[in-house]
Amino acid sequence: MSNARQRVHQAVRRDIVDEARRQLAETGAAGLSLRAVARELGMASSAMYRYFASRDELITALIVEAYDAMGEVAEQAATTGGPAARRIAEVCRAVRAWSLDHPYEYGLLYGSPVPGYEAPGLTTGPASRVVDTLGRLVVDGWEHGEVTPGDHPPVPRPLAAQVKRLGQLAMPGVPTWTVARATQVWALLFGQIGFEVFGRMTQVVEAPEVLFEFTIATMLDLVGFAPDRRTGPRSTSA
Amino acid sequence: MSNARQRVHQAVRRDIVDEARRQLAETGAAGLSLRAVARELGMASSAMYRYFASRDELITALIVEAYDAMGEVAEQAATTGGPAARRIAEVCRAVRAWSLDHPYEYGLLYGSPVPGYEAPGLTTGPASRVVDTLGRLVVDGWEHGEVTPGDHPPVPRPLAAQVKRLGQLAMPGVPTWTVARATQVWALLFGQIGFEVFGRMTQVVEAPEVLFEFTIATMLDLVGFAPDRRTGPRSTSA
DNA sequence: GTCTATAAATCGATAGAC
DNA sequence: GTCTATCGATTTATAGAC
Repeated sequence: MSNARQRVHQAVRRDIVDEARRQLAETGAAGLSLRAVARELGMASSAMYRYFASRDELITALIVEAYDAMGEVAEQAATTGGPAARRIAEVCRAVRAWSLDHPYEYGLLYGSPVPGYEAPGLTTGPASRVVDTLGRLVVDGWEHGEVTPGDHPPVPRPLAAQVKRLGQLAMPGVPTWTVARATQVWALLFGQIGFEVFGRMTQVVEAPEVLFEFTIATMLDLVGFAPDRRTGPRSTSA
Repeated sequence: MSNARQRVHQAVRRDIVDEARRQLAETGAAGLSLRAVARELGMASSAMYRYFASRDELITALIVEAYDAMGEVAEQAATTGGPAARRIAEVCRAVRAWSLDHPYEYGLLYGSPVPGYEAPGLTTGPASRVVDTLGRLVVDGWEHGEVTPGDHPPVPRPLAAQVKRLGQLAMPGVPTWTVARATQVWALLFGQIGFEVFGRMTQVVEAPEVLFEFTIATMLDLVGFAPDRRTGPRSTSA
Protein backbone atom coordinates (compact mmCIF):
# COMPACT_ATOMS: atom_id res chain seq x y z
CA MET A 1 0.00 0.00 0.00
CA SER A 2 2.09 2.81 1.34
CA ASN A 3 5.19 1.10 0.09
CA ALA A 4 6.39 3.92 -2.06
CA ARG A 5 6.12 6.24 0.90
CA GLN A 6 8.23 3.84 2.95
CA ARG A 7 10.84 3.64 0.25
CA VAL A 8 11.20 7.39 0.19
CA HIS A 9 11.46 7.42 3.94
CA GLN A 10 14.26 4.87 3.84
CA ALA A 11 16.05 6.79 1.12
CA VAL A 12 16.01 10.02 3.09
CA ARG A 13 17.10 8.15 6.19
CA ARG A 14 20.02 6.82 4.23
CA ASP A 15 20.98 10.30 3.07
CA ILE A 16 20.93 11.48 6.66
CA VAL A 17 23.15 8.69 7.86
CA ASP A 18 25.55 9.23 4.98
CA GLU A 19 25.87 12.91 5.72
CA ALA A 20 26.24 12.22 9.43
CA ARG A 21 29.05 9.78 8.72
CA ARG A 22 30.72 12.42 6.62
CA GLN A 23 30.50 14.96 9.41
CA LEU A 24 31.82 12.43 11.91
CA ALA A 25 35.25 13.04 10.41
CA GLU A 26 35.07 16.75 11.16
CA THR A 27 33.46 16.99 14.56
CA GLY A 28 33.91 13.58 16.13
CA ALA A 29 31.07 11.61 17.63
CA ALA A 30 30.70 13.87 20.63
CA GLY A 31 30.25 16.91 18.44
CA LEU A 32 27.82 15.35 16.03
CA SER A 33 24.84 17.64 15.55
CA LEU A 34 21.42 16.99 14.10
CA ARG A 35 21.19 20.62 13.05
CA ALA A 36 24.42 20.59 11.12
CA VAL A 37 23.35 17.47 9.24
CA ALA A 38 20.01 19.05 8.41
CA ARG A 39 21.66 22.29 7.31
CA GLU A 40 23.99 20.47 4.94
CA LEU A 41 21.09 18.48 3.51
CA GLY A 42 18.99 21.59 3.01
CA MET A 43 16.37 20.37 5.44
CA ALA A 44 14.82 22.07 8.41
CA SER A 45 16.28 20.81 11.65
CA SER A 46 12.85 19.86 12.89
CA ALA A 47 12.31 17.54 9.94
CA MET A 48 15.07 15.31 11.24
CA TYR A 49 12.88 14.13 14.06
CA ARG A 50 10.67 12.23 11.63
CA TYR A 51 13.65 9.97 11.02
CA PHE A 52 15.49 9.90 14.31
CA ALA A 53 13.78 10.53 17.61
CA SER A 54 16.97 11.91 19.09
CA ARG A 55 20.63 12.52 18.49
CA ASP A 56 21.47 9.29 20.29
CA GLU A 57 19.39 7.32 17.82
CA LEU A 58 21.40 8.75 14.97
CA ILE A 59 24.61 7.77 16.71
CA THR A 60 23.24 4.27 17.22
CA ALA A 61 22.53 4.02 13.50
CA LEU A 62 26.11 5.06 12.75
CA ILE A 63 27.48 2.49 15.17
CA VAL A 64 25.36 -0.34 13.81
CA GLU A 65 26.32 0.57 10.28
CA ALA A 66 30.01 0.68 11.13
CA TYR A 67 29.94 -2.66 12.92
CA ASP A 68 28.18 -4.15 9.93
CA ALA A 69 30.66 -2.72 7.48
CA MET A 70 33.63 -4.04 9.43
CA GLY A 71 31.90 -7.39 9.95
CA GLU A 72 31.17 -7.59 6.26
CA VAL A 73 34.79 -7.25 5.17
CA ALA A 74 35.87 -9.69 7.87
CA GLU A 75 33.38 -12.34 6.77
CA GLN A 76 34.32 -11.74 3.17
CA ALA A 77 38.01 -12.22 3.93
CA ALA A 78 37.22 -15.43 5.78
CA THR A 79 35.94 -17.02 2.58
CA THR A 80 39.41 -17.09 1.08
CA GLY A 81 40.59 -20.58 0.36
CA GLY A 82 43.43 -22.34 2.08
CA PRO A 83 44.10 -23.36 5.67
CA ALA A 84 42.42 -21.64 8.59
CA ALA A 85 45.65 -19.90 9.59
CA ARG A 86 45.82 -18.22 6.22
CA ARG A 87 42.20 -17.14 6.40
CA ILE A 88 42.76 -15.73 9.87
CA ALA A 89 45.61 -13.68 8.48
CA GLU A 90 43.38 -12.41 5.70
CA VAL A 91 40.67 -11.43 8.16
CA CYS A 92 43.18 -9.51 10.26
CA ARG A 93 44.47 -7.69 7.19
CA ALA A 94 40.95 -6.88 6.08
CA VAL A 95 39.94 -5.53 9.48
CA ARG A 96 43.08 -3.42 9.63
CA ALA A 97 42.56 -2.07 6.13
CA TRP A 98 38.95 -1.14 6.83
CA SER A 99 39.94 0.53 10.10
CA LEU A 100 42.63 2.64 8.47
CA ASP A 101 40.19 3.60 5.73
CA HIS A 102 37.52 4.58 8.26
CA PRO A 103 39.39 6.01 11.24
CA TYR A 104 36.48 7.95 12.69
CA GLU A 105 34.10 5.04 12.44
CA TYR A 106 36.76 2.89 14.05
CA GLY A 107 36.98 5.43 16.85
CA LEU A 108 33.25 5.24 17.27
CA LEU A 109 33.45 1.48 17.77
CA TYR A 110 36.70 1.00 19.64
CA GLY A 111 37.74 4.43 20.88
CA SER A 112 36.60 6.38 23.88
CA PRO A 113 32.91 5.97 24.64
CA VAL A 114 30.75 8.90 23.57
CA PRO A 115 29.98 10.89 26.73
CA GLY A 116 26.34 10.70 27.70
CA TYR A 117 25.57 8.06 25.09
CA GLU A 118 24.34 4.72 26.26
CA ALA A 119 24.58 1.94 23.71
CA PRO A 120 21.30 0.05 23.43
CA GLY A 121 21.18 -3.70 23.04
CA LEU A 122 20.74 -3.19 19.32
CA THR A 123 24.47 -2.76 18.86
CA THR A 124 25.62 -6.06 20.37
CA GLY A 125 24.52 -8.19 17.43
CA PRO A 126 26.54 -6.56 14.66
CA ALA A 127 29.37 -5.95 17.12
CA SER A 128 30.18 -9.63 17.35
CA ARG A 129 30.49 -10.37 13.66
CA VAL A 130 34.25 -9.91 13.54
CA VAL A 131 34.98 -11.89 16.67
CA ASP A 132 32.54 -14.60 15.62
CA THR A 133 34.33 -14.87 12.31
CA LEU A 134 37.69 -15.28 14.00
CA GLY A 135 36.23 -17.75 16.49
CA ARG A 136 34.87 -19.94 13.71
CA LEU A 137 38.26 -19.97 12.02
CA VAL A 138 39.98 -21.04 15.23
CA VAL A 139 37.47 -23.87 15.53
CA ASP A 140 38.15 -24.76 11.94
CA GLY A 141 41.90 -24.79 12.49
CA TRP A 142 41.51 -26.89 15.59
CA GLU A 143 39.30 -29.46 13.91
CA HIS A 144 41.67 -29.78 10.97
CA GLY A 145 44.70 -30.33 13.13
CA GLU A 146 46.35 -27.01 12.32
CA VAL A 147 46.47 -26.09 15.97
CA THR A 148 48.90 -28.12 18.03
CA PRO A 149 48.14 -28.23 21.74
CA GLY A 150 51.78 -28.08 22.81
CA ASP A 151 52.73 -28.54 26.44
CA HIS A 152 51.79 -25.42 28.31
CA PRO A 153 51.18 -24.82 31.96
CA PRO A 154 47.45 -25.20 32.61
CA VAL A 155 45.17 -22.22 32.66
CA PRO A 156 44.73 -20.99 36.24
CA ARG A 157 41.52 -22.39 37.68
CA PRO A 158 39.58 -19.14 38.23
CA LEU A 159 40.30 -18.13 34.66
CA ALA A 160 39.44 -21.54 33.27
CA ALA A 161 35.89 -21.39 34.58
CA GLN A 162 35.20 -18.15 32.78
CA VAL A 163 36.99 -19.05 29.61
CA LYS A 164 35.13 -22.33 29.34
CA ARG A 165 31.83 -20.50 29.23
CA LEU A 166 33.21 -18.19 26.58
CA GLY A 167 34.59 -21.13 24.60
CA GLN A 168 31.23 -22.89 24.51
CA LEU A 169 29.68 -19.81 22.99
CA ALA A 170 32.31 -18.70 20.50
CA MET A 171 34.67 -21.61 19.96
CA PRO A 172 33.00 -24.90 20.86
CA GLY A 173 35.34 -27.87 21.06
CA VAL A 174 38.49 -25.81 21.35
CA PRO A 175 40.64 -26.42 24.45
CA THR A 176 40.47 -23.88 27.23
CA TRP A 177 44.06 -22.82 26.88
CA THR A 178 43.57 -21.96 23.22
CA VAL A 179 40.41 -20.00 23.98
CA ALA A 180 42.23 -17.96 26.60
CA ARG A 181 44.99 -17.19 24.14
CA ALA A 182 42.43 -16.25 21.51
CA THR A 183 41.04 -13.51 23.74
CA GLN A 184 44.54 -12.10 24.02
CA VAL A 185 44.92 -12.22 20.28
CA TRP A 186 41.72 -10.21 20.10
CA ALA A 187 43.24 -7.57 22.40
CA LEU A 188 46.52 -7.58 20.49
CA LEU A 189 44.79 -7.18 17.15
CA PHE A 190 42.74 -4.18 18.17
CA GLY A 191 45.50 -2.77 20.32
CA GLN A 192 47.83 -2.57 17.37
CA ILE A 193 45.16 -1.38 14.95
CA GLY A 194 44.10 1.26 17.46
CA PHE A 195 47.65 2.53 17.80
CA GLU A 196 47.87 2.83 14.04
CA VAL A 197 44.47 4.42 13.50
CA PHE A 198 44.95 6.96 16.25
CA GLY A 199 48.40 7.90 14.99
CA ARG A 200 50.35 6.72 17.99
CA MET A 201 52.42 4.32 15.91
CA THR A 202 53.97 6.83 13.54
CA GLN A 203 56.45 8.01 16.14
CA VAL A 204 57.64 4.47 16.75
CA VAL A 205 57.66 2.64 13.45
CA GLU A 206 57.78 4.05 9.95
CA ALA A 207 56.10 1.23 8.05
CA PRO A 208 53.52 -0.22 10.43
CA GLU A 209 52.16 -2.62 7.82
CA VAL A 210 55.40 -4.58 8.05
CA LEU A 211 55.10 -4.78 11.80
CA PHE A 212 51.50 -5.85 11.37
CA GLU A 213 52.56 -8.81 9.27
CA PHE A 214 54.94 -9.81 12.02
CA THR A 215 52.11 -9.45 14.49
CA ILE A 216 49.93 -11.78 12.47
CA ALA A 217 52.63 -14.41 12.83
CA THR A 218 52.75 -13.77 16.55
CA MET A 219 48.99 -14.04 16.85
CA LEU A 220 48.99 -17.40 15.12
CA ASP A 221 51.83 -18.49 17.38
CA LEU A 222 49.84 -17.49 20.42
CA VAL A 223 46.86 -19.71 19.67
CA GLY A 224 49.12 -22.59 18.69
CA PHE A 225 49.05 -22.69 14.92
CA ALA A 226 52.04 -24.61 13.66
CA PRO A 227 54.59 -22.33 11.98
CA ASP A 228 54.33 -23.68 8.44
CA ARG A 229 53.97 -21.29 5.48
CA ARG A 230 50.63 -20.23 6.80
CA THR A 231 50.39 -16.47 6.65
CA GLY A 232 49.55 -16.48 2.99
CA PRO A 233 50.76 -13.83 0.60
CA ARG A 234 52.45 -10.97 2.35
CA SER A 235 50.41 -8.03 1.24
CA THR A 236 52.75 -5.24 0.26
CA SER A 237 50.22 -2.45 0.12
CA ALA A 238 49.34 -0.43 3.17
CA MET B 1 60.58 39.81 43.71
CA SER B 2 57.16 39.04 42.36
CA ASN B 3 57.51 35.53 43.64
CA ALA B 4 54.41 35.58 45.78
CA ARG B 5 52.39 36.67 42.78
CA GLN B 6 53.77 33.78 40.77
CA ARG B 7 52.91 31.32 43.53
CA VAL B 8 49.32 32.50 43.57
CA HIS B 9 49.21 32.22 39.80
CA GLN B 10 50.42 28.64 39.94
CA ALA B 11 47.95 27.79 42.68
CA VAL B 12 45.00 29.11 40.68
CA ARG B 13 46.30 27.33 37.63
CA ARG B 14 46.32 24.13 39.62
CA ASP B 15 42.74 24.68 40.76
CA ILE B 16 41.69 25.16 37.16
CA VAL B 17 43.37 21.98 36.00
CA ASP B 18 41.88 20.03 38.91
CA GLU B 19 38.39 21.23 38.16
CA ALA B 20 38.88 20.58 34.46
CA ARG B 21 39.96 17.03 35.21
CA ARG B 22 36.86 16.58 37.33
CA GLN B 23 34.64 17.80 34.51
CA LEU B 24 36.42 15.55 32.03
CA ALA B 25 34.47 12.67 33.55
CA GLU B 26 31.15 14.33 32.78
CA THR B 27 31.58 15.85 29.37
CA GLY B 28 34.51 14.03 27.81
CA ALA B 29 37.48 15.79 26.32
CA ALA B 30 35.58 17.02 23.29
CA GLY B 31 32.97 18.71 25.46
CA LEU B 32 35.39 20.34 27.86
CA SER B 33 34.53 23.99 28.26
CA LEU B 34 36.52 26.87 29.70
CA ARG B 35 33.31 28.58 30.76
CA ALA B 36 31.98 25.62 32.68
CA VAL B 37 35.26 25.35 34.57
CA ALA B 38 35.17 29.05 35.38
CA ARG B 39 31.54 28.86 36.47
CA GLU B 40 32.23 26.02 38.85
CA LEU B 41 35.22 27.87 40.28
CA GLY B 42 33.24 31.08 40.74
CA MET B 43 35.42 32.93 38.27
CA ALA B 44 34.50 35.01 35.30
CA SER B 45 35.07 33.15 32.08
CA SER B 46 37.32 35.90 30.80
CA ALA B 47 39.65 35.46 33.76
CA MET B 48 40.58 32.02 32.49
CA TYR B 49 42.53 33.52 29.64
CA ARG B 50 45.15 34.80 32.06
CA TYR B 51 46.02 31.16 32.73
CA PHE B 52 45.34 29.40 29.47
CA ALA B 53 45.46 31.16 26.14
CA SER B 54 42.91 28.77 24.68
CA ARG B 55 40.89 25.67 25.32
CA ASP B 56 43.51 23.58 23.57
CA GLU B 57 46.15 24.73 26.02
CA LEU B 58 44.02 23.50 28.89
CA ILE B 59 43.64 20.15 27.19
CA THR B 60 47.37 20.00 26.70
CA ALA B 61 47.87 20.58 30.41
CA LEU B 62 45.48 17.75 31.19
CA ILE B 63 47.27 15.43 28.80
CA VAL B 64 50.71 16.22 30.18
CA GLU B 65 49.46 15.77 33.72
CA ALA B 66 47.85 12.43 32.89
CA TYR B 67 50.95 11.11 31.14
CA ASP B 68 53.01 12.16 34.12
CA ALA B 69 50.67 10.49 36.58
CA MET B 70 50.69 7.23 34.67
CA GLY B 71 54.45 7.42 34.18
CA GLU B 72 54.91 8.05 37.86
CA VAL B 73 53.12 4.90 38.98
CA ALA B 74 54.93 2.90 36.31
CA GLU B 75 58.35 4.10 37.42
CA GLN B 76 57.41 3.53 41.02
CA ALA B 77 56.34 -0.04 40.29
CA ALA B 78 59.61 -0.65 38.47
CA THR B 79 61.57 -0.10 41.67
CA THR B 80 60.20 -3.28 43.21
CA GLY B 81 62.91 -5.80 43.97
CA GLY B 82 63.37 -9.12 42.30
CA PRO B 83 64.06 -10.16 38.72
CA ALA B 84 63.19 -7.96 35.77
CA ALA B 85 60.29 -10.19 34.78
CA ARG B 86 58.66 -9.63 38.11
CA ARG B 87 59.15 -5.90 37.90
CA ILE B 88 57.65 -5.87 34.41
CA ALA B 89 54.61 -7.64 35.81
CA GLU B 90 54.34 -5.06 38.56
CA VAL B 91 54.57 -2.21 36.06
CA CYS B 92 51.79 -3.75 33.97
CA ARG B 93 49.59 -4.15 37.03
CA ALA B 94 50.27 -0.59 38.11
CA VAL B 95 49.48 0.84 34.69
CA ARG B 96 46.28 -1.17 34.54
CA ALA B 97 45.22 -0.10 38.02
CA TRP B 98 45.85 3.56 37.28
CA SER B 99 43.95 3.30 34.00
CA LEU B 100 40.91 1.73 35.62
CA ASP B 101 41.00 4.38 38.34
CA HIS B 102 41.22 7.18 35.77
CA PRO B 103 39.16 6.02 32.78
CA TYR B 104 38.59 9.46 31.30
CA GLU B 105 42.20 10.45 31.56
CA TYR B 106 43.10 7.13 29.99
CA GLY B 107 40.71 7.93 27.17
CA LEU B 108 42.41 11.25 26.73
CA LEU B 109 45.77 9.54 26.27
CA TYR B 110 44.89 6.35 24.42
CA GLY B 111 41.35 6.79 23.17
CA SER B 112 40.03 8.57 20.13
CA PRO B 113 41.92 11.76 19.34
CA VAL B 114 40.12 14.93 20.39
CA PRO B 115 38.62 16.41 17.20
CA GLY B 116 40.28 19.64 16.21
CA TYR B 117 42.99 19.30 18.81
CA GLU B 118 46.57 19.05 17.67
CA ALA B 119 49.00 17.74 20.26
CA PRO B 120 52.06 19.96 20.51
CA GLY B 121 55.54 18.53 20.95
CA LEU B 122 55.22 19.19 24.67
CA THR B 123 53.33 15.97 25.15
CA THR B 124 55.87 13.56 23.68
CA GLY B 125 58.24 13.73 26.62
CA PRO B 126 55.90 12.59 29.41
CA ALA B 127 54.21 10.23 26.97
CA SER B 128 57.25 7.99 26.79
CA ARG B 129 57.78 7.46 30.49
CA VAL B 130 55.82 4.20 30.63
CA VAL B 131 57.36 2.71 27.52
CA ASP B 132 60.81 3.85 28.58
CA THR B 133 60.32 2.13 31.92
CA LEU B 134 59.34 -1.12 30.25
CA GLY B 135 62.21 -0.81 27.78
CA ARG B 136 64.74 -0.42 30.57
CA LEU B 137 63.38 -3.52 32.30
CA VAL B 138 63.68 -5.56 29.10
CA VAL B 139 67.29 -4.42 28.82
CA ASP B 140 67.81 -5.37 32.43
CA GLY B 141 66.29 -8.80 31.90
CA TRP B 142 68.40 -9.35 28.81
CA GLU B 143 71.63 -8.34 30.51
CA HIS B 144 70.96 -10.62 33.47
CA GLY B 145 70.22 -13.64 31.32
CA GLU B 146 66.52 -13.77 32.12
CA VAL B 147 65.66 -13.54 28.45
CA THR B 148 66.54 -16.61 26.42
CA PRO B 149 66.98 -16.00 22.71
CA GLY B 150 65.38 -19.28 21.65
CA ASP B 151 65.44 -20.36 18.02
CA HIS B 152 62.98 -18.25 16.14
CA PRO B 153 62.67 -17.49 12.46
CA PRO B 154 64.55 -14.27 11.79
CA VAL B 155 62.75 -10.96 11.71
CA PRO B 156 61.83 -10.11 8.12
CA ARG B 157 64.41 -7.76 6.68
CA PRO B 158 62.24 -4.69 6.05
CA LEU B 159 61.02 -4.88 9.62
CA ALA B 160 64.47 -5.47 11.05
CA ALA B 161 65.77 -2.19 9.71
CA GLN B 162 63.10 -0.19 11.47
CA VAL B 163 63.17 -2.17 14.68
CA LYS B 164 66.93 -1.80 14.96
CA ARG B 165 66.59 1.96 15.03
CA LEU B 166 63.92 1.66 17.67
CA GLY B 167 66.02 -0.76 19.69
CA GLN B 168 69.00 1.57 19.77
CA LEU B 169 66.80 4.27 21.23
CA ALA B 170 64.71 2.36 23.75
CA MET B 171 66.40 -0.99 24.34
CA PRO B 172 70.11 -0.81 23.46
CA GLY B 173 71.86 -4.15 23.32
CA VAL B 174 68.70 -6.21 23.01
CA PRO B 175 68.38 -8.45 19.93
CA THR B 176 66.15 -7.28 17.12
CA TRP B 177 63.73 -10.12 17.50
CA THR B 178 63.11 -9.28 21.15
CA VAL B 179 62.61 -5.62 20.33
CA ALA B 180 60.01 -6.47 17.72
CA ARG B 181 58.16 -8.67 20.17
CA ALA B 182 58.34 -5.90 22.78
CA THR B 183 56.41 -3.54 20.51
CA GLN B 184 53.70 -6.17 20.25
CA VAL B 185 53.64 -6.53 24.00
CA TRP B 186 53.10 -2.79 24.11
CA ALA B 187 50.09 -3.13 21.82
CA LEU B 188 48.75 -6.11 23.73
CA LEU B 189 49.06 -4.33 27.07
CA PHE B 190 47.17 -1.25 25.99
CA GLY B 191 44.76 -3.22 23.86
CA GLN B 192 43.63 -5.25 26.82
CA ILE B 193 43.60 -2.29 29.21
CA GLY B 194 41.63 -0.28 26.68
CA PHE B 195 39.03 -3.00 26.33
CA GLU B 196 38.64 -3.04 30.09
CA VAL B 197 38.56 0.70 30.60
CA PHE B 198 36.07 1.28 27.81
CA GLY B 199 33.79 -1.47 29.09
CA ARG B 200 34.11 -3.77 26.11
CA MET B 201 35.44 -6.62 28.24
CA THR B 202 32.50 -6.99 30.60
CA GLN B 203 30.43 -8.78 27.98
CA VAL B 204 33.18 -11.32 27.43
CA VAL B 205 34.83 -12.05 30.74
CA GLU B 206 33.47 -11.54 34.23
CA ALA B 207 36.71 -11.14 36.16
CA PRO B 208 39.11 -9.42 33.78
CA GLU B 209 41.82 -9.11 36.42
CA VAL B 210 42.29 -12.88 36.23
CA LEU B 211 42.62 -12.71 32.48
CA PHE B 212 45.08 -9.87 32.87
CA GLU B 213 47.35 -12.01 35.02
CA PHE B 214 47.31 -14.62 32.30
CA THR B 215 48.14 -11.92 29.80
CA ILE B 216 51.15 -10.85 31.85
CA ALA B 217 52.46 -14.39 31.53
CA THR B 218 51.83 -14.29 27.79
CA MET B 219 53.63 -10.96 27.46
CA LEU B 220 56.68 -12.31 29.24
CA ASP B 221 56.54 -15.36 27.00
CA LEU B 222 56.46 -13.17 23.94
CA VAL B 223 59.70 -11.34 24.70
CA GLY B 224 61.39 -14.57 25.72
CA PHE B 225 61.50 -14.51 29.49
CA ALA B 226 62.05 -18.01 30.81
CA PRO B 227 58.91 -19.40 32.46
CA ASP B 228 60.28 -19.67 36.00
CA ARG B 229 58.23 -18.28 38.91
CA ARG B 230 58.60 -14.85 37.53
CA THR B 231 55.27 -13.10 37.63
CA GLY B 232 55.59 -12.34 41.31
CA PRO B 233 52.64 -12.36 43.68
CA ARG B 234 49.38 -12.77 41.87
CA SER B 235 47.46 -9.75 42.99
CA THR B 236 43.95 -10.76 43.92
CA SER B 237 42.41 -7.33 44.06
CA ALA B 238 40.98 -5.69 40.99
C1' DG C 1 44.17 40.07 37.46
C1' DT C 2 39.25 40.12 37.90
C1' DC C 3 35.10 41.91 36.68
C1' DT C 4 30.76 43.16 33.46
C1' DA C 5 29.11 43.23 29.03
C1' DT C 6 28.93 41.81 24.57
C1' DA C 7 29.52 39.78 19.86
C1' DA C 8 28.41 36.04 17.01
C1' DA C 9 27.69 31.97 16.92
C1' DT C 10 26.13 27.06 18.26
C1' DC C 11 22.91 23.44 20.04
C1' DG C 12 18.46 19.94 21.12
C1' DA C 13 13.92 19.87 21.11
C1' DT C 14 9.10 21.44 20.54
C1' DA C 15 4.73 23.92 18.68
C1' DG C 16 1.87 24.61 15.17
C1' DA C 17 0.73 26.04 10.27
C1' DC C 18 0.32 23.90 5.86
C1' DG D 1 6.31 15.14 6.29
C1' DT D 2 8.24 19.64 5.81
C1' DC D 3 8.26 24.18 7.01
C1' DT D 4 8.87 28.68 10.19
C1' DA D 5 9.43 30.24 14.60
C1' DT D 6 10.78 29.81 19.05
C1' DC D 7 12.43 28.45 23.83
C1' DG D 8 16.21 28.18 26.65
C1' DA D 9 20.21 27.04 26.85
C1' DT D 10 25.28 26.54 25.44
C1' DT D 11 30.00 28.02 23.64
C1' DT D 12 34.84 30.76 22.43
C1' DA D 13 36.73 34.93 22.62
C1' DT D 14 37.26 39.96 23.07
C1' DA D 15 36.70 44.93 24.93
C1' DG D 16 37.20 47.86 28.47
C1' DA D 17 36.33 49.52 33.41
C1' DC D 18 38.41 49.04 37.85
